[in-house]
Amino acid sequence: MHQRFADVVIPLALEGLLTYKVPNDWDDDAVKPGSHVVVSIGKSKQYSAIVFRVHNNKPDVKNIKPLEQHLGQALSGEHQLNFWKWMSRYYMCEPGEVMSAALPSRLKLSSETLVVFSEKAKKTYTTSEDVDEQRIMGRLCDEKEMRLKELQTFFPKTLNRTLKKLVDNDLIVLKESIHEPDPQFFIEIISLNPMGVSELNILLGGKRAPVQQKAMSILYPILEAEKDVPLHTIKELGISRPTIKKLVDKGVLSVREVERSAWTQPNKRKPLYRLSPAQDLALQHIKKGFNNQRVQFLHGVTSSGKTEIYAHLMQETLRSEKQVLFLLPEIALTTQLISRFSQFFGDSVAVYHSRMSEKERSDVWESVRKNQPGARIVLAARSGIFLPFSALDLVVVDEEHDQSYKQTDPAPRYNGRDCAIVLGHIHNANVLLGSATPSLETWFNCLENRFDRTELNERYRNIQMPKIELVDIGWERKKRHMREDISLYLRDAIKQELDANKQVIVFHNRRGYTPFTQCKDCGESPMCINCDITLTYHKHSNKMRCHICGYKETSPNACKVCGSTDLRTTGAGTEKIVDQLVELFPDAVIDRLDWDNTRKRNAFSQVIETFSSGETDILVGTQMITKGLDFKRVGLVGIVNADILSSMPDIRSHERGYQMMMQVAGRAGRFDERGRVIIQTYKPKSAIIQSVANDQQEAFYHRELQERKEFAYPPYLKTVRLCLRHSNAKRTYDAAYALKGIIEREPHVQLLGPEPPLIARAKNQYRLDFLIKYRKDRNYQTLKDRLHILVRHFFRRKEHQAVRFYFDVDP
DNA sequence: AGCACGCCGACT
DNA sequence: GTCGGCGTGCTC
Repeated sequence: MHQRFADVVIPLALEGLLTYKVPNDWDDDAVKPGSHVVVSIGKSKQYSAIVFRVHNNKPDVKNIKPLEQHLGQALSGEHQLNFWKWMSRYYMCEPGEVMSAALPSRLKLSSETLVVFSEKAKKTYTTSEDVDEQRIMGRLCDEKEMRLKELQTFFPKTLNRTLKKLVDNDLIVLKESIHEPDPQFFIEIISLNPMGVSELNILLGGKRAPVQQKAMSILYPILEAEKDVPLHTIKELGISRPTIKKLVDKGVLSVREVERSAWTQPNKRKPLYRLSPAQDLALQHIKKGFNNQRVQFLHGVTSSGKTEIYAHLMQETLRSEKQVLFLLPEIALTTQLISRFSQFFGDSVAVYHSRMSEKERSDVWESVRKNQPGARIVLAARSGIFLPFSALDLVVVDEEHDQSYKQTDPAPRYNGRDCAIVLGHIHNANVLLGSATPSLETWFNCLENRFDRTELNERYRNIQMPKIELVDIGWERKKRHMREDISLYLRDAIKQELDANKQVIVFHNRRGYTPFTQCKDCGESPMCINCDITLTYHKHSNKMRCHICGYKETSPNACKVCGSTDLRTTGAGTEKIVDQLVELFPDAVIDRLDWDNTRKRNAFSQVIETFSSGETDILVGTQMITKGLDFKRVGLVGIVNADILSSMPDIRSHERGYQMMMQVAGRAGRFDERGRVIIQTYKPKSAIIQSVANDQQEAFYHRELQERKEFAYPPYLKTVRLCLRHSNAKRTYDAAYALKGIIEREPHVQLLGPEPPLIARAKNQYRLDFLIKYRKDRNYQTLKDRLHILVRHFFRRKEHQAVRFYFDVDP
């Protein structure tokens, strides 16, 4: 028998694949494409790897290492591997980068180096005069073995030297250890201990434990009805683990562990709502389109009941014991939507997103791979496209226009919506996109007859669309009717709502206190030392902070350049809007929702919960508040400054501004009566504001498409961004211009740039970008392949190889 | 991502 | 003279 070799991918940004020997004593069919193995790389590090190909061709490298361990299967098979291959090719990144993004880190294990006493040291070691050596050996003596990482934090400077000496003297041994993934998956089941209400009251001790009491008021009816409830569903209700643990300790609740596959809930699911005639018509239309194997787009205004249509489609998939992938923008994965689907589909619903714990994520991964009943419907953020589906039948991308489907920073720089469509094709599954304000791409694809569009423009219970009013900031300012950022008109409207016991949402798309501090005398602004942007003042910490690299400095009292103490702040963040509202409405309860105050795990759902419970009167927020939240008592939505939404120098800024305004407006007046939306703007006559105010969606898309066509931008063309970065400005520039000459000679490409991006330096790296435009045709991928090879080749040159580069496809 | 190798500045 | 800073290159 010939020696067999395996091409594997490792979760590192290496170029291409690495080849290892398959040990001869392994079973013939143990290693196949998709196998999960352990390999060593470099001096001694071990990583988990996925086999792409098994073959007999000895590669042309000096020493070929053997595969070290076989861990079984981690992927669902050929489909998934094909998807990875497509992704790294289409998005012009390395397969290792795809693997790195795809696998939950529990499966992406890498070894850690352990330091242990050697046999010799056990017998003969006596203390030495070297202080560091003494301390290391002392620690080892207590703890038997230690992680190298841990030691590094104690002796950051001298560790390497000392360890080397100890190894040379045979006093310690370094060994690599790798944690294998748990084969068993358990879930914790919570149930109520039998007791009366009076007993319960005693245990919860009057006023002493409000959090526990609140938790029990939510849990009691559920547990009484269902008897056994898995812990993860309780957590999704916003009750924390420590609270549960306290209640278990007090004897109110009890926990037991059950193997996940053995767990089925007594079926207590609500039947689906009856669809309205309009909804039913839409559903039939979509199903007909699915039969023709076409991508469907459901265009439904806010509150038109898209969710019910999704639910009906999901139910059919569930009946045939197949899987649904339901994608959402990350931030919309809140309790509201999860509990809505859980009502209908009970424990068939699983959730998958980046804020979950590692254990939960690998649990869902395994369940999906085995097509277990507990994860037939997966509600996921964009990373859900990487799950190992084995029987995928339906893919839904809700809010398909949302920006956050695009990953920009670490590679793979993919668009979750576009990947979902490809994934659907690979699995031969049905694909449905949904939105009230589609992306231009999707609109265009419908126009070009690539997707089928189903319209749903009847709002649930026939609620009227909100009344949209415009306030001309420039005019109001002249008349002295602006109180800082709030016009008298908006102020009065808010007052009216509050008097009627209604809630108000104030939308402002900038976080922080003020985005801009400027010296009135010389015009200087405090800048980040690593990036080319101004620092932002954060009131809570009294610090100036960089939004890119996180650099902080204490807020200055005087200008660093001219010494003037007349520092002025321009523009307003959400914090400042809150302050202004507090002054205007001292009796109102005002809360804020943005990235800065929701970094912590539960903060987001807490803000939402207090608002939907009615405790909050005014909620000030950034675009976070637009993400699919249903608030029943919102009578008014105010947009502080509509112009900053669409004035960024970016071809998508109009589209985004429009979508955002429409989404924000959709939050108003959902249940009882017609809501109001007040938009403050400097340009009330502008086309985009007019489209929103007069509800002229088609006109907006039509005009925007015209513009894209005229300036040769997507969706009429395909674009690829090529980014260069280096710590030295001249080297970046030289490389860019040398490369320009080369790419320009390529056929069928149109090259723009190099140009410094909006932020020309970040994290102390200078940046230059190219934009490459391609005609949309069958050759597109081939031309991209050529470009990739060309650029790779270019950066192998000595004089340019230090410059880093990456591609961003469909930026 | 690590980790080794190698070339320059600040100390004994 | 040496130590140790980090910039650069390689991993089958």
